[in-house]
Amino acid sequence: MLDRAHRLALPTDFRRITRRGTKQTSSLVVAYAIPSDRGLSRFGIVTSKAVGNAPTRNRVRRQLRAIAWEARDARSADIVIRALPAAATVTWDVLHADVLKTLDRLNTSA
RNA sequence: UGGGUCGGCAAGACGGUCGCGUUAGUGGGGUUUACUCCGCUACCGAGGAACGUCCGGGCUCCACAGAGUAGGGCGGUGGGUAAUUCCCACCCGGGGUAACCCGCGAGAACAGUGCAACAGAAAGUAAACCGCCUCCGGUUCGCCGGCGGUAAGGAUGAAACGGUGGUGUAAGAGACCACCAGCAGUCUGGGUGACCAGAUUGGCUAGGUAAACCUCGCCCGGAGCAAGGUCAGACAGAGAACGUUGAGGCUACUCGCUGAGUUCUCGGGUAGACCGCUAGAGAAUUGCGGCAACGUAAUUCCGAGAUAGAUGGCCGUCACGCGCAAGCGGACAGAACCCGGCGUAAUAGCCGGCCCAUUCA
Repeated sequence: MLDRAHRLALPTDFRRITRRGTKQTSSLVVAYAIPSDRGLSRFGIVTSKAVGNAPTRNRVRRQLRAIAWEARDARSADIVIRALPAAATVTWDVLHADVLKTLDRLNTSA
């Protein structure tokens, strides 16, 4: 789970990052990032209705937040993770490995 | 024991580890207050449907929400409730051996208009396809044609203008008679009432459909927590039209009320914080009233309130179900102002009442 310092809250931030940030896609998620000078990462999670019904979306969002918490200090950037429908169908281990790998690719390309 | 029917309960438990939100306490930072940020500790932190948003209310603003029309909703009777289209009891009709279940239950479709596929002669002020019968004409003596009468018989249909038996007749018909069914009126008795039971009179018979228009009775003002309010902050205004002889608003329209701005074009800006925000038509137990829904009194209890949106992620153990076993599985689904209903979704179980059948005593 993420504390307030590691969270994105403003709609304007989400718009800014998804439009202008660098983008990496896997079969499960899409990640956007813009470097920042805060010395830590701020995360925002997007789970649309395409992912599933409310309990399913909640579960996916909580899993993604747990993964983001592990990666919270790996880099200095504002990151938005958007879940794709396939993310609701895989196990924790698969999702965990896939998201960390996608974030790493983001890091190297940025 | 088997089958059925009605109702209730519950929505796995425990632990480890890493986290989040509200509140309270505490420490520190932003020079002080206010406010805010970061630590630490403690408590609490999704549902029976939180869902759909289909009804009914509370609450807020519009005039402490007023009149009429339009429009919409409801429809056995009595009761319950803040209120309802909900709930309870009863009545009527239908189904079931029974427990029990079902009915969108107003108008005897006696105000009017309409509708009824297919079949059938005909789907309603009746009507003659076959059949039956009198009379007239013709005849090859088999019958044929015509004017009429006839709803007893045939045939169609979900439904064809009562049923059975008789009198009657050319053949027939409630044309007439008896009994039965049904309808209408009156009276008596019971019930708060829907209605029920009985008696009597009448004319002999009236089809279905109002989840078709319609008629009758009752109910409904509008918009919704993005309601509504407070604070902070930003920018930049210009032009045109209408207006106290009434702009605009309140409602779809008329009245009525209010009383100074409104609309359009071009250009620019904000979409932040706080209140509303959870103790309420509240829950449990017991007593009393009531067949019940429910009411009432006493005692006890109450602890989500988020806002890119907390209430969790990962791992393990034990129960549970399935499988010989390794093992696999645990539904439907997540608060967003709050209640009362309805409807829908779903599954591994547990408990109880009643009915029928069977066995034993």
